[in-house]
Amino acid sequence: MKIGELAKRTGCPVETIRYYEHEGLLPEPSRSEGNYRQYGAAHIERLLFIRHCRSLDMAQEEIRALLALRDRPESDCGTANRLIDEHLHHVEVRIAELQSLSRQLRDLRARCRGEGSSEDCGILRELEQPAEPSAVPSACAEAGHLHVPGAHKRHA
Amino acid sequence: MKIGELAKRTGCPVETIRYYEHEGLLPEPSRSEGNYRQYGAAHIERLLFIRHCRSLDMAQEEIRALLALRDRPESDCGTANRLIDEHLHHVEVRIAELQSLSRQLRDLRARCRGEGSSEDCGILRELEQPAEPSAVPSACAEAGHLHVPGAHKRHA
DNA sequence: GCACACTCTGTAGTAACTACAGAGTCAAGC
DNA sequence: GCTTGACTCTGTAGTTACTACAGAGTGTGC
Repeated sequence: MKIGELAKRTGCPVETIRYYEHEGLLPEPSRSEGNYRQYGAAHIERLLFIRHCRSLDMAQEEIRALLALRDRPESDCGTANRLIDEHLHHVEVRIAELQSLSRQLRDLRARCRGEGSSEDCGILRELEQPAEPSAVPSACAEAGHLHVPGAHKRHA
Repeated sequence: MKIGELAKRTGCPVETIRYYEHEGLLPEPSRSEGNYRQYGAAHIERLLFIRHCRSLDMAQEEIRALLALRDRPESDCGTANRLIDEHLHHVEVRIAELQSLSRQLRDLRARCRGEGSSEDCGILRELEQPAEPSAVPSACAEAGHLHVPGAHKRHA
């Protein structure tokens, strides 16, 4: 199987497959005479595993740990449990942060009815004030994870 | 006021101040004879404004728009309202995504009690399966925003 | 023998910073 | 006058998980 077909069968872009190989998540496959990568069934499974983890928003580091467990069938699976637990904790911390954010934004929003000039807009005035300490960044020290402030597109 | 003092007064790291200048969020200040940046009260206010926006997880692009409104006192403040509304919407979409994620993780977690070898661990087995379509990435097309999968630290 | 799809490697871009390296500036103390 | 140390300067590289090329090579159908 060439890379294009692996991509089709897993729904993972070709360039991402090469990226995973580069990062050591996927092993280097054998090569054809013309230097094309050649994949088998095991690659499909491993890639699906990785993609499923990613769909659960896990970091590479976490996925790497789970792959290591998967590679050693005799290993203790308490590790997998702890990993999932920690990840779940991060997600829940992040949810709490975003809920606080949502409250603050609604609060801010209530300060202006959208009429008149920006000169005396309650929103802009409020933003002049220093942020309250309960805001995102502080709580974020614990979340670490799952947080990017800025806008950027995913999935064209 | 030199950059170090502006940093102290606003709680914003020196390098971030220079970064904001580079990005055009803060205007280039005048320079001392020794080429040091010289700031005044207006800079403090603008920087606090920016930091408050960031603490609400707004993207630079959004902040730029709000700063533009702030710079034109005669401008209509309906724009600020729409901006906050959209941002709020992104945050709420992201909350919904993370809640779905949290459910999936708890589901996954329930598949293994953490005893025995990883060979027949329900978690690892489940992760072999392709992700269900309702997972994060698809919904994320709408959120765009506020989403990073991987682990990385913020705030040392 | 040529067009076209596919693949290869390597590099640069994304967001919002953070962390240096290596050089220059300035004030205090000896 | 000289040194020490704190501060500042510019510029570049690193972070995450990809994505998007450029420019070259490979393989197949006609």
